[in-house]
Amino acid sequence: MSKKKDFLRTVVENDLQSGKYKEIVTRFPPEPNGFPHIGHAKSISINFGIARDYHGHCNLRMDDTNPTKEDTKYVAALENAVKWLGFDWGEDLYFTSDYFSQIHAYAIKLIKMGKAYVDSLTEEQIREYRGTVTEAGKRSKYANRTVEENLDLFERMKNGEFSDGEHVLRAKIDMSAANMKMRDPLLYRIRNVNHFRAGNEWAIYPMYDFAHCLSDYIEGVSHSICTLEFENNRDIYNWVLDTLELQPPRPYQYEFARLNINYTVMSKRKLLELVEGNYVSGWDDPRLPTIAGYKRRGYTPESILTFCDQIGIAKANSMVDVAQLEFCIRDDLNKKVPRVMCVLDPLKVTIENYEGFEEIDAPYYPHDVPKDGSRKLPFSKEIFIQRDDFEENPPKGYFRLTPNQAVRLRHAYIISCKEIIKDENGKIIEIKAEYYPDSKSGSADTSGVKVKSAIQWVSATDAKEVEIRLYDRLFKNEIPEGIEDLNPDSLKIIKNALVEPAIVKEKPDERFQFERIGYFYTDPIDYSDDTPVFNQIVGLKDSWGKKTKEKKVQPKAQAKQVQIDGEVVAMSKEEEALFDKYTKELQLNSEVANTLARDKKLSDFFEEALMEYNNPVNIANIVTNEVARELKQKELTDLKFIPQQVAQLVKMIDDETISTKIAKDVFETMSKSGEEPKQIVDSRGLLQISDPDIIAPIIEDIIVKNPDNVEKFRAGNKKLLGFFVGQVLKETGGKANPKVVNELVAKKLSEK
RNA sequence: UGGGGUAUCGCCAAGCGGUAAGGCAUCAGCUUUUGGUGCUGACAUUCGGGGGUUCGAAUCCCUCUACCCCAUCCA
Repeated sequence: MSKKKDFLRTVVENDLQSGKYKEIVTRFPPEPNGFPHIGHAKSISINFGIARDYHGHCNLRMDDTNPTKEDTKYVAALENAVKWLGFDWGEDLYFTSDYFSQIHAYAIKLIKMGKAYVDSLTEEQIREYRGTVTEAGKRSKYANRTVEENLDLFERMKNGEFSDGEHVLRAKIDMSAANMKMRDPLLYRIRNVNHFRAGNEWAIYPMYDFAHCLSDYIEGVSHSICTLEFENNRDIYNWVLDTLELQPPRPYQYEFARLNINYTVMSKRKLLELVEGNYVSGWDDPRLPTIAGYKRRGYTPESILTFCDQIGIAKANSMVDVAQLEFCIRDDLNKKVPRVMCVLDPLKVTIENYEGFEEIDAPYYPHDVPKDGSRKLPFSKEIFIQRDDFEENPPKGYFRLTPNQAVRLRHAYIISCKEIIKDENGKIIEIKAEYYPDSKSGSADTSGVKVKSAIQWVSATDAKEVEIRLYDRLFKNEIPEGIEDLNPDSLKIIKNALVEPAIVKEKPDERFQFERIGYFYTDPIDYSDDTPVFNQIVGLKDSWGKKTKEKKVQPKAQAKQVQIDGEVVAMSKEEEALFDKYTKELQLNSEVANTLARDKKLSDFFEEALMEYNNPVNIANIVTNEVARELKQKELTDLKFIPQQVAQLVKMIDDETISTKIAKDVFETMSKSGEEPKQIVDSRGLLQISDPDIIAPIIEDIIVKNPDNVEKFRAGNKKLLGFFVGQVLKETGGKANPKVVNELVAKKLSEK
């Protein structure tokens, strides 16, 4: 189980604890109209993850209510993705289309209840009648049809008697609802087409808003988790289930922010554009953020899942850095994968003083990976090294081979450069070198020669030529707009790279670390023993390469932008009069007076409380803060408590019966139960403790228990005072007089 | 513009009135026969801005600002 608890798991835990559900049931409900991408992986990880963590189960449901867009090939892709990620839906593979008759029956019920009607407006009229975000819509005249008419029409719609668009079934809710989604939402539309599963049985198909909540209910889903853009649909979700009077337990919808990653695109539309415009090789192009793409690239399911876990679940729209994903795959592969040698851009090295041939035994795994296995590395007079591992005029800090600097051939000998051979253009084509016979890798090294690094190499006669595909980010912009932002260098193919023979002969794995380069994967489609093809999964971290590349101009820390306040709405005459009275007569501070004067409910409440106990300032404070909170969603008449009770509460603070801290608790209890404040205080024993003789020992105790913090405090960390006060208050159940505690703590801490 | 959301480090993200978690990135140092890994340390006197309430505010109240979603017979 993930250690950290996100807001969804918090909800789930509460629901389990309160007994709202006996078992947690979630579902992953994609529409089979495209290939799943890493955003789906997040959803899969959430839904299946929660089910697993709380011993419930998660259904896989294809939301196939729109026959014009969906196809069975996408169903397969979705199934594969979930399976690949390691989740099992068992028997629970469902299709919304399986519920068509049940959903239809619910529609009939709604019609009979007078809550749904057949509308015969045109599409344009419906749009027009819906109104705008600021103006209310108006209801169609067809909304007045009788139940019998509606039933008849709906039946005939179902039987295919009408053409597409002639009629729709709508819920009768409210054409002037502030939530546009609630303006008589469409429930069914006519589609005289073949459905990839249901065939031609239906001429009408339910809309998302009607089908989804009912499917969830039918499946016994407890937590229906979707993305943020469905927030407005939640009202319909609840309306349908409530109106149909479906018995609990029933599902509730929760929303989280969908995943965005920089330098790529995630929308189905844009992905489709890339595939269909042949900007990539297909849905499984290794540069794509599709599950199929990551799979082909060589990402492990574990790394994707870890990533999903790391980024967390929240409601803020965000853009995750690809670096986070790259970290996950590197971290995973680092622990798993054999290290081998590959030369991308070969430079010939002839070791003049070496004769013959040998096979060097080299372990597949470095000292810090606890895995066994090794292979034979052929070594001979002629080898190839990576071209950039030699520099005739090395920059400062260069560790590799130079005319004056020896280097170790990984797992083999140390060599030094004797001569540089160039062609007529001055390009280096060969290095003549010498090796130190005593320097053989491992305990055999008695040469005493010190080198700064070890480089990879392959023996010229034994190396295998392979194709390497190097991938870079698909887009050059962090937030790409469209194909114009494509990175022209996102794919680099190296046809004649050289690898050591064991990789192809022994095939110790399908993923490798090519030492000092990166992690690579045998392409599952194009790889053959004759023409091996490797995809770069991700490069190794390269602090040297980064250092040598353009020293990026660090964007200067921008001066904090000054935020200009917008204009505040002016007060009405009455409000102004009230404001004047409050500030002048009652001596309230202007901020408090302002809130009070502008809110009729609050000022009424305030004035009434004032009649009970005349302390305007303190009552005003509690009214503008605590009461205001309660009144945010409610009317005065819905309150469980009355102004007089608040007045009494203030009175108790004033005569120091209780502290302001306790007063908050009392207020909360009172607002929930309507109990008298005095009674709450009495029955729970909340009287304030102000006696230093009682408080002092508690402070002593806490000081003894927290020597570290005492030290920090004495070293100057003054905000720790709050920590100690908090501890004392915790110890006394909040009853200690905080003013006294503050004084005492400060005194005790400065002593000694 | 009405309604619904969201703002905590360069990027994610905990936190729910009492010491601003963690990860990525970055920067140092140590280790290293991968300029990899590992280890150690540094990295938010401050939580979108401004006020208020409180002994004490990222957390409660007021207010302003920015961004996202909603006017498909898509999901």
